[in-house]
Amino acid sequence: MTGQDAILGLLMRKSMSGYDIKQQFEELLSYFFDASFGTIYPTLSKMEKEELITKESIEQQGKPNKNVYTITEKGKAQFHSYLESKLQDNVLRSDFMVRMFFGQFADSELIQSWMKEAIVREEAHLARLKKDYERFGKYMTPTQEICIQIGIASAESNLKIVKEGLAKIRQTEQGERPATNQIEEE
Amino acid sequence: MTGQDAILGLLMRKSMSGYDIKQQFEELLSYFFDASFGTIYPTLSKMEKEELITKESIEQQGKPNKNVYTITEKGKAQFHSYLESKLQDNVLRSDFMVRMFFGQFADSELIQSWMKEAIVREEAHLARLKKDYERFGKYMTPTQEICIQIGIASAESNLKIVKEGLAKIRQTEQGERPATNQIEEE
DNA sequence: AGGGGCATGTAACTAGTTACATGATTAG
DNA sequence: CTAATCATGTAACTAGTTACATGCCCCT
Repeated sequence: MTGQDAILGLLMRKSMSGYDIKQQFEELLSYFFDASFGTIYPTLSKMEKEELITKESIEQQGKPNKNVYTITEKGKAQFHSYLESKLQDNVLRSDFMVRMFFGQFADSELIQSWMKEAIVREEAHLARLKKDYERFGKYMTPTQEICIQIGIASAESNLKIVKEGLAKIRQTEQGERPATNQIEEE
Repeated sequence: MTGQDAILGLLMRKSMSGYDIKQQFEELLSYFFDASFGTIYPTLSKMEKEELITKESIEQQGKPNKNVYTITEKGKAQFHSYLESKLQDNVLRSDFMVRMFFGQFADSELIQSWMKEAIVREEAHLARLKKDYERFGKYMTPTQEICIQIGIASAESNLKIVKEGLAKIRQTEQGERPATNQIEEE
């Protein structure tokens, strides 16, 4: 699965511009896929040359012209051959988890700062997914519903564990430093 | 967070060869990070030039020589500067979820084949994480324990949702095709 | 005889990012 | 007057992959 497959998928749903595609990636797929303009525009040019899509320049009032791309029969065949290709494994790259793995080389304060930050981000992420599900759930296909349910459940489970972990680390810290109080009592 | 940071992290724990590093990535970090030999060996050469690590050639009986790398003070400082850098967002790329998102363009059988495959893979993944936790849990640092707990909980939650989703899709199919039974009754 | 593990490395390639460049309109 | 939104695109770069090349040992 490459950026091209995901772009073709969006163009299967409706014709749109590179700018629209970027927005859809962010709004709809950001939890499990993303691509930058630097990927989208060159990929669209390449696909147009290969006749997987066609370009139509649309004039707009008050806004710049946009190039609206439409998938061709060849493009649709290409997308179906992607759907029939072998399923690729999920790839997760988590800076947070790498840091936690090497936590023995950081002091407790630094570790806690990562955890607090991870909690803030995960909460924002979860709130967004829940809002999307509430709003658009009724328009989603059954398989899209499964996607968002996976996202929500995963975020909730991560959040719970990081929060519990943070509480435990704070406790341990207090237990290991009873001297702090004595110093302050002086 | 790049491959270099993760390699430095492993070399903080102990000196080892490129081959060892690859094994550790697979055994210990594969859920949230991976790098191939094609990344590891060039990165080690580059880091040696930059004096972040030193190389020592070790002769072995019955096995090829190995280049064992040791982190330098400069390397340790570099690793600590990574730990103090800004936390990067998690990046997930899920072919399974992309396909599910575009499920409207695939027939029910194809969708079910993805889901079955996803379940098999997730179950294998979960079994491995659980086994690792049982075996090595007592030797893990508190932050490493959080990593594996996140992995286990996430896998369990994904599994539950995909299994429920698959059951639902099978139900819907039967409801939509009562004719099948009639044909078989002939 | 063949496969798997140990061990290192390179070359060709793919994919992707970030930053820059441009420029109009609209909202605060 | 400033920032955001709309809109497209390129260039330089970074990071990474896959496949190939080599070769010995051990087990079956």
